[in-house]
Amino acid sequence: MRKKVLLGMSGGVDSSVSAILLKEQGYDVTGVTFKLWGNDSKNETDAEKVCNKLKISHLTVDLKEQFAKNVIENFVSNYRNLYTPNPCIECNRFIKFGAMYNKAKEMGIDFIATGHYAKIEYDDKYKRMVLKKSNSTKKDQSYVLYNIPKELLNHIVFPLGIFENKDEIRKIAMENGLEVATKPDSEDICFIPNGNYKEFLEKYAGFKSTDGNIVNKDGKILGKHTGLYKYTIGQRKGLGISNPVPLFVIGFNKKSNELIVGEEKELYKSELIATDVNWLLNIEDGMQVRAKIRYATKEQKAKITKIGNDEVKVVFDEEQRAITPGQSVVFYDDDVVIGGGKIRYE
RNA sequence: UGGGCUGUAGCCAAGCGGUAAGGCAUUAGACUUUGACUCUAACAUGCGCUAGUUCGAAUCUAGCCAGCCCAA
Repeated sequence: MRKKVLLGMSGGVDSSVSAILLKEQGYDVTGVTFKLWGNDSKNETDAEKVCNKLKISHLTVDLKEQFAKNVIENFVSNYRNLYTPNPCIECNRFIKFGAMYNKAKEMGIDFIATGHYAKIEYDDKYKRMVLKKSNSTKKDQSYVLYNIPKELLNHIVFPLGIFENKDEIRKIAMENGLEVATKPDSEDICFIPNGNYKEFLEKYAGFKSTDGNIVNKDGKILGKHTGLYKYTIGQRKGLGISNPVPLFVIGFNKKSNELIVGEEKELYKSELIATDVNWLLNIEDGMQVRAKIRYATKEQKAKITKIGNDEVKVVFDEEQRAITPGQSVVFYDDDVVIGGGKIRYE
């Protein structure tokens, strides 16, 4: 009997080509597209067209409620507490590798797949299935996947992980005559298509501008801001302060509603504490790892020490720029994802 | 009214006789399945105005204008 797989399809190139690849690999593929936010019928139609073309079945599932609760609400409350969240990580945990897996089980399907650039492989060292970086170092998305439930590692397929660059994916789409072959890559937060998260917080969650001072470390007033939620650690733009050298946000004082700024060198720190840690592997305490503090930076050498149930202290060999509470830190052993957590305030 | 200080781009600001730094803001791109950061390019034929000195003036001189401060 052929293995069944439920493939999450966004209507984009990556998931569409994943369908082709899974089919070629002999899977019995079912495509699923989720309604998450607003009206996105274009993408639903695109996914459906691809499935029709490939002669695989397709269904649409409404997960708006779960998405609002698990992703958007979380996003908003993070900003309320002056954290800078990465909603894609929650979405992967609760929607793509939460609700979607439940749906698969419900349908009697044992595997789920997505068009993420990452790999799931058996690893000799850890003697189990592990999450690994994709062969494309440029597109690798293992970082945003660290928070998926560990048990799912035996039930996930990432068909794109072995490709070295996206051109190959587009080429396959082209060769198979898919209309979506030239569709641009998605950017921005999916529920904030124009990228203006401040406006979203104001309109959807009722955030209000509240004027406060911009100060330096010594408390000297340098300017005015109109709401702390509009800033994040390391931010340079939007300060409106005249200074011989560029100034960056280095912290917040929630009580006094002050934004603290400083010079670039004040952004560097060598330690952080991560909370809500998700372990994909069991490791010994005090292990030397490579840790990545945001999606778009390289991982750096660090030592991790457990403190309490789901927290770790991370000490980097070299100071890191703009370690930002709310962002995730992900630990790697070579190209294997060990786990990760949310950076918190100390 | 006398004395002092200051006038450089939308904003802050360096320059102090050799052909207009830098930062903020803005604009156009690149990068990016988060927020940021970063990168590239554009942005004062002109330094309050008018004369003068000089091969050459934002820089020196004079007058004028504007603003600030002190004194009456």
